[in-house]
Amino acid sequence: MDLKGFERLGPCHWRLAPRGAMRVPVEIFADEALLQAMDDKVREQATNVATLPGIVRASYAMPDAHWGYGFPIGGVAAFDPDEGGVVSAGGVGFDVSCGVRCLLTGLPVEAILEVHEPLAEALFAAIPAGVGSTGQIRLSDSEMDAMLRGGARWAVAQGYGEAADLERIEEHGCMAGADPKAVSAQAKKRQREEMGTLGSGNHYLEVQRVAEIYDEATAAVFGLVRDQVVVSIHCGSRGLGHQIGTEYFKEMALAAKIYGIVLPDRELACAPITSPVGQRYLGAMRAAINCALANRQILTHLTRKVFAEFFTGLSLPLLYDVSHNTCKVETHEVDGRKRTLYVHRKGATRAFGPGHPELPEALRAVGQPVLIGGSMGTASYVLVGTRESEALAFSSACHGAGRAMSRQQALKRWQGREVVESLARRGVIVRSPSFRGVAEEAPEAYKDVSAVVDAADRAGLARKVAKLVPLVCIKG
DNA sequence: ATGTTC
Repeated sequence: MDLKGFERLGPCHWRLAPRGAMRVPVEIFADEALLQAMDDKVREQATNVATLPGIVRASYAMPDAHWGYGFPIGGVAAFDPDEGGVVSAGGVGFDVSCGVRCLLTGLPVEAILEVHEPLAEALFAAIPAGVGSTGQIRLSDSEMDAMLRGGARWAVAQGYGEAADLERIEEHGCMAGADPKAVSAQAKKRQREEMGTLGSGNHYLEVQRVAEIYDEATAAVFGLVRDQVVVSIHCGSRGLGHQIGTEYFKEMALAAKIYGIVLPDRELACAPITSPVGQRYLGAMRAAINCALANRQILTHLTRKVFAEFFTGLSLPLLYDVSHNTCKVETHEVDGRKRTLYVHRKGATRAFGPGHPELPEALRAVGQPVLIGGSMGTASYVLVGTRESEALAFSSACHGAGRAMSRQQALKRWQGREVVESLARRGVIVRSPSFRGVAEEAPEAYKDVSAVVDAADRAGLARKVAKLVPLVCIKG
């Protein structure tokens, strides 16, 4: 993008002063190279977001920001309900509560390499993956509503995982304020057979080696040890979240007109937080958050069962579970005053700093684990939230690598089979039901995740703790 | 991301 008009606030912090209809500035966190490489659309979309009613402080973009539906992916925007603030389905994203969780195995990498191929096959057999994949679970209407209200807490009560997992999940595994009545019959129908499934696109389950530690003290608190193995699961709310996003987007496009909200782009469709449709959306979105938390919890259970076949008695405790497509009610200090804000993070990870009361006791002193998924076959990172991140971007950080190339372009460039073979030569076993999906997700179709993470670290959004590299990748 | 174009 063109750097003209930006004021540089720091090595990885840029500001566009408000002009025209903008109510607040745009702030982008990136080094100069990332900003230059960033799509012009990010500037345009972040500028559009800055015009929305009730937006507070700034329209933010993270170092991995790219063109999204209305709002940029990698965008953070907070709205004040008392100042006409809005909520937007496109500002959350269609894969509601897409996120990452990380399980600790405590195993040395050698133990995995002894069973590398059979472990990959067993995980591939146990984890339903791909477009429209279905699981073993069938929910009745009342079970569906209980799941939408209870999230991972519901899943644990059904026998998927352990009660100890819950404190290692945002919202302690259960998002309050979920309203199953605000979720359409169609959305529930789409989800009926999709609990405990990975989905497709950039979703994956990876067995990873801790390849590098940047912060020994924090890594020790997190339980991350160099050359030990972890399992990361990246997925979301599947068909249900997508259906909710689609339906409420349409409703919000009408609501914006009714409430006289001027939209520079129709895709910014939104409604006042205090409006009936805004409230119903929040209830449905929170139900979708619970769906994603339950989904990742069930996948965790399936993963543990597979590992137990190879390593008797192994428990795989949960390090943490983060969501990066949400709107959450949070208290933040703005101009010296505590305010209750509706923080949209779309392709952005919540990153609470040390001492935050929401964090589990065992982690509170060091800060929240911020799990950053890389693209298939490349590195992932664990970061930790900082104190300064609250003043920078309402305690938010990046979420992953971000696409550098469209799916269409990637399909022209690579054959899925070749991508699998090339990764196998680098020691990564990839198993996927779709070679097409693998081609679309070729590592080179993504930005360099390490540059993104370094920029987040230098900007102070979160601090690097450890680097993870894959040994096995189950791809949707 | 997505019953990959209701």
